[in-house]
Amino acid sequence: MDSEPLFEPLTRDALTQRIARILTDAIVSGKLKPGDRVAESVIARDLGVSRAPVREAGRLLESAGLLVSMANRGFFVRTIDADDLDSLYELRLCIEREATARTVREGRVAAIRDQLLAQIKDMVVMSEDNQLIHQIGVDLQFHRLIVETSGNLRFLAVFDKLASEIQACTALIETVFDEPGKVARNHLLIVEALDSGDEDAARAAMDYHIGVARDAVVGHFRRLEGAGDSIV
Amino acid sequence: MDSEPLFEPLTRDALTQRIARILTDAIVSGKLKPGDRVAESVIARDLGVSRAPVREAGRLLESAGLLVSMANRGFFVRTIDADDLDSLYELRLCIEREATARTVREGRVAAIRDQLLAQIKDMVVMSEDNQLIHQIGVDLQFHRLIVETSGNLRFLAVFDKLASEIQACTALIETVFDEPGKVARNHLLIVEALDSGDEDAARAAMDYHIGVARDAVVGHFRRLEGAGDSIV
DNA sequence: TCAAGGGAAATTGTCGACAGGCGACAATTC
DNA sequence: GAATTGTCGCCTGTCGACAATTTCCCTTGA
Repeated sequence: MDSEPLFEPLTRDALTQRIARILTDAIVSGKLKPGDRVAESVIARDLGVSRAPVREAGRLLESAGLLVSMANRGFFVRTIDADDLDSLYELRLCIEREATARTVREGRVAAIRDQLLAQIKDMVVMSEDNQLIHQIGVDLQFHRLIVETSGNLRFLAVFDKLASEIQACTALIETVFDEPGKVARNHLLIVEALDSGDEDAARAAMDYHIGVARDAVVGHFRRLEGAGDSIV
Repeated sequence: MDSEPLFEPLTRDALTQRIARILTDAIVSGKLKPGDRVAESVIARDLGVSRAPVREAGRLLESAGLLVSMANRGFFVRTIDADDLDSLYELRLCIEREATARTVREGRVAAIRDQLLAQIKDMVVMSEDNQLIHQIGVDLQFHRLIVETSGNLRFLAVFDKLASEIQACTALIETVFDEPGKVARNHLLIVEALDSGDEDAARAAMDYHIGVARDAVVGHFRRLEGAGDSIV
């Protein structure tokens, strides 16, 4: 058993990472709105760094799907419409469905069961405190843990990419869900299905769960669009 | 029908694109082998450009999965093992399975049927001429067309990312398939299933088709690994 | 009033330079 | 002789500057 190292490896390249984090927060929090221009020179000036690391951070967020870039025009916060969001959930469905089945098939449920339950508990508390943003964060962690445990790193890579987008646009919508705690508790059904050891049951539970979220989020988004309350 | 423009608009960003293309070719052709270091300063010197666009191209290929980067050490050609390849095919399976079903469901088969058949014909010819690389190219185009027609842009984005990896490592393996023309003709089964208009049948056909490819490629890779003939 | 045209300002694409990190090898200590 | 420490060269991370392009506004003309 190798002993715990005394210090964490001190990550350099911190600059790019930190800038990416700052921009992400700005997008998620709504300080930067979809369609807004993100000029590297402006960001660089504000942050007191050169354009190079800002550029890198921009590329990072571009591949994460939060920004889009146009040649000679720079970066813009990605605009999302309901159809796009629907595609996103459809993809998420494909990935998580299989990942869930795989986790069961590989017999890895027991290893994460307690952790999943703890996360559900956290979600319930947060939803009662109206800490929606944090609740969504834990929600994603719950799903991520299952995908990670599946053992297919490609699944996890796609999930992580989608997660930042889901988080960003869910935050935009603010309050999609009606009954506090209900969604959080619905996650219990997934854990039960995982416990059953039945691959198909687990797949179906996740299918249903994401389907509900998809209908809620996309539906809400469509209503906003219909009302002309431009999210773009 | 929009006519093909005579020349691509020569954006300045073309430099990054061209470098990315050059590096991609070098990797696919085997001039750069998995694990090889790709020093931006060296590439920049050879090509007679500054490091900035080389760096951009590197990031591009990193997000395409052809390169990996390590902090302060630069880019390396990605190494792939059989498990990784298996994960890749599993993901591809998820995507294409649903995309195929979606294409049928949306009633878009008729619009692409002729094109698909033409591609199969091309593949047969190429396989008889032992033009494996080009055959794989058309093969991917065939699958891509179906995914594209599904209408879910997210599916297409994931597929495109995987495609470059699949192409790169399939080229490494050189000759996986035994009977020339057999694989090419197997694509006819997919078109038949699409024609049937039965969503489930189409899904199953694609499932089977990719499953066969997966077994062939991953199996071949595993044998190479077992023989100690290091691909890494 | 509005469309077309012509800059000036703003912003990106590219460049060369410099400082610091990392790996390899030599020097040193036990 | 093995392990640790010092040194060197190469490479990346970051920077400021310049060139090319786009955008915006203001003028001009119908």
